[in-house]
Amino acid sequence: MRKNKENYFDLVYQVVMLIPKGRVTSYGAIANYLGIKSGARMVGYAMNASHTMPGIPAHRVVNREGVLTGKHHFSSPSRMQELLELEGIRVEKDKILNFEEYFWDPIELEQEG
DNA sequence: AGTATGACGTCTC
DNA sequence: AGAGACGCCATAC
Repeated sequence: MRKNKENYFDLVYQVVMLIPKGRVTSYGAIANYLGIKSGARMVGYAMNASHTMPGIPAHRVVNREGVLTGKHHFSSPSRMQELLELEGIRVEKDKILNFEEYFWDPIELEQEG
């Protein structure tokens, strides 16, 4: 609320909040959807600031490998994994099993897939 | 005001 | 095919 920086962060929030329950996506997918292929870093960084907005399921966002890279940024290092498991997603060693199966891409919104 | 770094991903050697 | 460097934009010091 300090600034209306809806340049990037808010954009990411909009997409992340649209992630269906029981599904996950990657930073690159969001970045790609926003039009910035190389901005995956910013997507992850935006999540860091996600605490500025409520309802941001950052636990549904993982890297392209399906690894919970940002789990350490949660209230607890295992918090992220637990949240995913609560949605039916199995995680092992901070890595999502059947990642491609749970993988969700914002582009599907336009593809109406 | 400038430098360094970050929850990533792709290109290049 | 494996390893290293770069790019993206913003925050922090």
